[in-house]
Amino acid sequence: MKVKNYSRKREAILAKMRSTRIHPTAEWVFQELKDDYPDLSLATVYRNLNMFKEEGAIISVGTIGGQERFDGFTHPHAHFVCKVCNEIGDISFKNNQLPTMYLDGIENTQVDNVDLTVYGICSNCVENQQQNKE
Amino acid sequence: MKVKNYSRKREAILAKMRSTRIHPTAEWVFQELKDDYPDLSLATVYRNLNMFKEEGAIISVGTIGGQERFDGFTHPHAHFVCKVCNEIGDISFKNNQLPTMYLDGIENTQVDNVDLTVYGICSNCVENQQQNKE
DNA sequence: CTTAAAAATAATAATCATTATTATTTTATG
DNA sequence: CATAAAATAATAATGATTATTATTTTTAAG
Repeated sequence: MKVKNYSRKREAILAKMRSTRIHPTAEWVFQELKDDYPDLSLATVYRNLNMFKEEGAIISVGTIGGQERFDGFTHPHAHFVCKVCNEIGDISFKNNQLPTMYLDGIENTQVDNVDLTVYGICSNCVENQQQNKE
Repeated sequence: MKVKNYSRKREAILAKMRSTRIHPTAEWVFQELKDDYPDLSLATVYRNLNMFKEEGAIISVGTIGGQERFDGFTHPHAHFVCKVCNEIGDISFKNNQLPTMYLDGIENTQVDNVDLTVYGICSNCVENQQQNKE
């Protein structure tokens, strides 16, 4: 049976994912690491991110603007995607209650993870737009 | 200023989206309509689906397996994505309460729409797997 | 019913994120 | 060291989506 081997680059990719809260793309991780690992390949970043995703070590925030966004912060939380600045922010659940609490009809399912994403305009961009109007 | 013109094909695309609950891909809509509209172009389906999405006439369920899935049913509800059969099911909110009720930190934002998706194994596939074990 | 301008489309090419391929390198282990 | 399995680099291939452009359709006015 297949046994996983150690890899310095894999460790670096996971460490980079854990070091940020910006919900990176694979390309961003690649750019961040290529100074320290000049022979790093973008395919390696993709392959490892997909492995981590399967293991649950990271999660996917979905495809925004054609690129998949990942998240190394695995404590349950929601996301806000701003259509103006395209940034992704973290939102927390009131009382730390998972949103599955509020759903009907998932009784006989097996739940792996829950994605709750709010789309709109973040508070920063709302503020900027109001100032531009005045 | 740009004024929108009538188009028979656009109407057919929206009607098709409203007629199903399977959360189609653009390709599926195209295949469904090409008997009635033999000169329909896939690009037209994409263009109109994106227009409808911007207007809020349909919503996007996100990219599953590399393809964007759309939903013509706009009453607020959540989704269940099964990793075994890849089908998307509808879930309803308890008490018809939007999940934004349970979020901290969206006070000064402008919310366009909320996407709540549960990933896992649907009840059908859970049942099948248990039967195969026995 | 024309006619003209704007909008929409068909057909196809281009884009670009992601995945597959394959030869090479690294790791684990005796 | 030697061997086999795993991981990677480099690059090609894939495939969903978007852009382009010539043509057709729609709208509104004369």
